[in-house]
Amino acid sequence: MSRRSGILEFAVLGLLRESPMHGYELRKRLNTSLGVFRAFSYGTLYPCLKTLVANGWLIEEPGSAPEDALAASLAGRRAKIVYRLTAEGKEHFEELLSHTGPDTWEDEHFAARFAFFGQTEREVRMRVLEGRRSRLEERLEKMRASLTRTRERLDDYTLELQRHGMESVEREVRWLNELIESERAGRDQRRSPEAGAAQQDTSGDAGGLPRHRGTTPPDPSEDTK
Amino acid sequence: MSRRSGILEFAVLGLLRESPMHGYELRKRLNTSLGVFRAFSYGTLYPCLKTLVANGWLIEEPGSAPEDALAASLAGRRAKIVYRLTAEGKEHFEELLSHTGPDTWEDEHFAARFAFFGQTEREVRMRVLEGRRSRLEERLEKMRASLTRTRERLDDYTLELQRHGMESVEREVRWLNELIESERAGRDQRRSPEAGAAQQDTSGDAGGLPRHRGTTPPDPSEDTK
DNA sequence: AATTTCATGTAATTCGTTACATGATTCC
DNA sequence: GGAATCATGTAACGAATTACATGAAATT
Repeated sequence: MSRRSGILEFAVLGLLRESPMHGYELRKRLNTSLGVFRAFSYGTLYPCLKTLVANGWLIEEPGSAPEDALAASLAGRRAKIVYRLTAEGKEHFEELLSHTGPDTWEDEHFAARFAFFGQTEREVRMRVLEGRRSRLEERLEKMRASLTRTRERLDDYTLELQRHGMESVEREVRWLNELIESERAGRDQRRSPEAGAAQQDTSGDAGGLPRHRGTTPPDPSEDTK
Repeated sequence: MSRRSGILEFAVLGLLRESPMHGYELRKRLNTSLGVFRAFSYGTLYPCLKTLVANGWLIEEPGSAPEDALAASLAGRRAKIVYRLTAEGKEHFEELLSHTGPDTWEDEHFAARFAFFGQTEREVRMRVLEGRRSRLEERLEKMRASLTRTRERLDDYTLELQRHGMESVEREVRWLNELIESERAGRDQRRSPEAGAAQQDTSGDAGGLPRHRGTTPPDPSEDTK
């Protein structure tokens, strides 16, 4: 019963675990956190929220977000509905977090999982990263095979498309390698020089993400438009 | 009427334009030519073929592919159905090829378009490549904006996901730049040394694709499994 | 005052998959 | 003679979108 999309359900629970939110904001966060990979519309989100409530994983609260203190106190106007994770919901999410299946390695599932690595145990993180990597390696083999098999009949553009596709996958594999290495390093070097004092516990080098040069120059841009 | 998926219809027509084929083979080619990006199942393909036939763009022929000469000559056994593009179908495809809309720049549409660049006029190719590029640049701006806006509240993993996503997009932009440059170069240097004699007219350097080191080592692999 | 953005929802529709059903051909 | 692969389909279902409908709040 209630075998919903998985991905959306998972992401909603994950976001709400961090803090209660109403649908509209949820959607925005959804489309930036999972970024690039997935965008959901209201027509998908709101019905999903309903069923999550029906499952007892969320409760609806009348708008009580910080800025709404005033608005909420006023009479019977349609307040924002703020969704909050219940204890059962939290438990359920915990379960989802630790479980891995064959879907986990697919593009969108993986992105969703990764987005919540901050709340995932290292053991599971490793499983997910390695699973994803071998999934991609399978894919690469298939591509290589099909390239050598059908090489002659393909025109230059198709070939170029294929080549670029393969390079993308190879690039992701390298990325995963870095991440896996970092995770391993994080496990081995217990106590890092100044861990423990920082306020964000996944920051610093304790969590062990590789350092990258910022892709974003200061760029004080106006608005998204 | 009959506003089918677009992408599948387009790809089917494009593949059949090169040579007649039956459904099973069509699907395989579909899933390698468009590669990485899209995979269709029979449940999608066969009904689509039906409607294309109904539209008069394809005709069904009893199996007459090279290897089937014998099989086809035998009595009333269920032959493979080979699909062949009609004149109307060809015309329709031609139209699709030269038309560009807002969808054209999206991931899957673009991949499909690119896969048939060999049959596309250079002018249109340029339009598609440049359209895609500016689509991606829009995307980059949004990402940058959202990064600078919400920087503080995101944990390291989410940030890393975003960073990797952005790099992927930036990489594709560079790829497009190369391609666009090649196209332009191809336009200027009219008559290349030995154009005209080769059997594949999009091969050689006339089309002007950038040279890349082979990503595929010889690797004589068994089968795709 | 008007426009934009915030905010919530529903109904119809599109796109595509999974699972099923069937059978021929080829490989071992 | 049994397994794998080739080959064609259908019906039931699933996931998500679009378009619509509604209205409050903030901005200009």
